[in-house]
Amino acid sequence: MEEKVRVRFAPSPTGPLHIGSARTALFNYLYAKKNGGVFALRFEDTDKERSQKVFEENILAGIKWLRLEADEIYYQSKRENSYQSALKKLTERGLIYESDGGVYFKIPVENKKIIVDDIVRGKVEFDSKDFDDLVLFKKDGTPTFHFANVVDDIEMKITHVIRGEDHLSNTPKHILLYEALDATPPKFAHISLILNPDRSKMSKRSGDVDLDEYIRAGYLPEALINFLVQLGWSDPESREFLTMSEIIQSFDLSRVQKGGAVFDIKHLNHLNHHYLMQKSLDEYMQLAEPFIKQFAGDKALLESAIKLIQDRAQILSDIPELISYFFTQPEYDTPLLIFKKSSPEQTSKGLSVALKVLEKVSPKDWTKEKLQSILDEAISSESLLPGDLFWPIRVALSGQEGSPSPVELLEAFGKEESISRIKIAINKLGV
RNA sequence: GCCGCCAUCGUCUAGUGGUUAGGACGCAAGAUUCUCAUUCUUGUAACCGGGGUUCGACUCCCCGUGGCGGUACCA
Repeated sequence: MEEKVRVRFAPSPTGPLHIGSARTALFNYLYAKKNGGVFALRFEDTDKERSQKVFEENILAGIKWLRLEADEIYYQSKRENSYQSALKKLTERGLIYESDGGVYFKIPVENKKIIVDDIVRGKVEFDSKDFDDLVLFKKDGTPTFHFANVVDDIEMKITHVIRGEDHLSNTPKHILLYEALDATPPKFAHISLILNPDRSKMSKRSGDVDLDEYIRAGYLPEALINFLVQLGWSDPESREFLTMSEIIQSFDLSRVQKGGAVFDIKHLNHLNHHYLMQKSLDEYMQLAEPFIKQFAGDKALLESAIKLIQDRAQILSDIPELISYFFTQPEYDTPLLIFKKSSPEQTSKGLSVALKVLEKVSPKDWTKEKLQSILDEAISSESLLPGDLFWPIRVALSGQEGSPSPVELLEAFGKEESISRIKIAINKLGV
């Protein structure tokens, strides 16, 4: 009979959820869901000095934000009895000794080969002579990671241990512990690490490493999920954007990459941009809300502004900069008003012509379609080039080299504000 | 130092003895256009080195090199 798959994500709450840990959690979650198993979360909070409640909350929040719900939650700090009784068992077998207040596990002295049969790496061989005796209990009476980890995985009937490659060298010691406790070791899968651009282990030095920071910058969970899962795993159908359920369906540990993967923020941005563009205006407004509090006021204007810049923002925190000129008269240098193929005279003429025709437009005709045809007409009747008129209107309204089209801006700003900004531009040109 | 893992375009990767080595990001060019963004098209660029095995190696083996991890009373 096939036993039910049970996996766990076992962070220590000594810091905020790291992006690499988030990926480990994701791989565990995917494996569990793929196999109809259980995904457990276990806080390895045996280090009393460094473990903190806020970090537990941070990790819980991060997991939830990523939509990786845990089926069971455990705290090692509440499982003291289990470690004590496991210790008793080992003591009875004469495998334990005390030294300097600590409790040690004797590593067999004969050259014993230990094979780690890893799902992603195959059989890896170690020799017990290369290991020192293992501390099981620290002198403060708390169990070490190695011991608590193994005891818990046995009691929680964990069938697959999916964790970072940094644990591969620990695994043979753990296997010795399993054997000493008469337990069959679980299957192991050590996944490679996420790397800095210089291929060193991903760290604070070269960018953000806390999931938090990505949430605050305005990344979407679906973008992060796709990005993280494809850092080491690839879809057999080579799809670039997958839903969680598509990932679960296709996920397979045998397709995970052995080598480390560089964290490429540009790729993440690309994915995020894709998902951001797919949002409806309502959804987008809702997502943007925390990032645009300073623009609360004219709700209609805010909505038009957001609508016009939706395909430009790669992350939600790009938004304020992209829409600020909607709410305040922009600063810009006068020469920017002149299109590269135009002249000050032609530009001045273009703006005056625009001002003249726009002033005559009735409120009900103030739509981008109508405005477009009105301005097109003005250009041909005055023998102007498009760049003599559209470019300076756009700059007059936005102050930017790149922005949505002039008629979209005119529509969004409304007649009064548009005319006011065009007048300011005409004055700047000073003709 | 010792032990272990890893190695395809700049980056993420496909590839499991015979391919014009494919895709995506990035970058570049073009189309559209007043601009930027979007979209579409095209281009750019890789099998770490050396030995084997084989009729034939990116693919299998060995050595080297490089990167990374472990070697804690952190996890």
